[in-house]
Amino acid sequence: MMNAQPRRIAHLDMDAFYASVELLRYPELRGHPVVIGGRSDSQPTVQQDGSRRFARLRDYAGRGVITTSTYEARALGVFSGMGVMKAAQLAPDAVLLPVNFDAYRHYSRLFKAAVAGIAPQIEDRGIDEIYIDLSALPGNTLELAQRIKQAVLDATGLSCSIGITPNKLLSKICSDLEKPDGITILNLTDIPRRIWPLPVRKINGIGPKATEKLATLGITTIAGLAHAEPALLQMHFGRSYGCWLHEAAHGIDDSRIITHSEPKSISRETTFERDLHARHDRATLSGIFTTLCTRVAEDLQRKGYLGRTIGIKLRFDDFRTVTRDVTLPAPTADPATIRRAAGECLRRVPLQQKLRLLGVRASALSSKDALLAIDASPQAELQFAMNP
DNA sequence: TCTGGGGTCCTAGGACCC
DNA sequence: TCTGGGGTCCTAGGACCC
Repeated sequence: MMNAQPRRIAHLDMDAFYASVELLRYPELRGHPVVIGGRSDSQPTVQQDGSRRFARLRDYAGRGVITTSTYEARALGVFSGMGVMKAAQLAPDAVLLPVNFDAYRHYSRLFKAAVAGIAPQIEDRGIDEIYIDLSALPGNTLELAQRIKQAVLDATGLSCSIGITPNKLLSKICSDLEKPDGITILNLTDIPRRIWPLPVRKINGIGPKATEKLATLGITTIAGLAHAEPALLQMHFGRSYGCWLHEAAHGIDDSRIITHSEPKSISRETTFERDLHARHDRATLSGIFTTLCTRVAEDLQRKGYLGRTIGIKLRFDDFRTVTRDVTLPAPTADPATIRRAAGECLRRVPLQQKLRLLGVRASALSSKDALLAIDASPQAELQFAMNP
């Protein structure tokens, strides 16, 4: 291929998405530290004078983590993933709101539709972020970014941050550089100045484990990673991941925008309010287990899929996690069949220790439509004709 | 007072087939 | 004396992401 034009790939990330959606509903909280998370029982209540009374972090007791926090709460050291009880020590007066996924899904659809009106080549990356391929669009890159941000704001009242570079890897890093409400545009020659000083953790795909291992090798910045011997990386991280680390540090990423994808698995899981014992809490556990199986079945039916592999996930009180799965002769979305298969999996796990989490999953999915198409195919008719 | 819930992808070993 | 070898499916665990 003769030196093609560099692509123009955008990564758009909504700013503190869940928290910002809540602020649309409760504008009086604007400017205050607010965190989203915990159990669903911390709903605001309306007082006699019509004003709302909000739960404070200090009032919370029990399990749960922070899902999102406003920038005011982040300034106090409260970040997503943190236990609510720990967050309460740092910011006891912060307002606590339970998650409201229906609202977030609504605004997610709105912002994605607004972007699609300008640039239809979109890759979904979850509820609050997308990649956009702008390569085929005319116009100046900065103006395009400004138009997209304005369209998102008009459609939702929410701000976002955008990074635009020749590939997904760099754009993902860049959308985070000038948050909130930022635009960052760079090309490959900017990598040493803008990307290399950053910590390795900023690269999508380098998580806590790899960061720690790199630190033991004396590598903390992307520059350090870029200058590391590829052979050294491959020795410590394996051939494939070692090679990828080297390329990532040099800003190399040829991956395309994926505009359509099918789900691979559908699951439900729950962490108990207190740890449960297989024998002592048998009835409680059994009820939860059946509910999870029913939910998975409902999800499958609603989305039009059948699963052929059914699996369970258990987390013990010491956080050790085990999974078991079984592949059935035929795909299913039937709650009783799923419950039977999941029960079979459960019998293969020793249950001396207390449990904190139970999960049920369906994988090896096939879409009902595809299956019907096969059933209606001439081969199937022929088979049927021969073996009625 | 530890650590949610929904996913994806990768690795690795064993079974089984040709 | 050495001891096939590639391909696919199934299962379990782990890293990572939003």
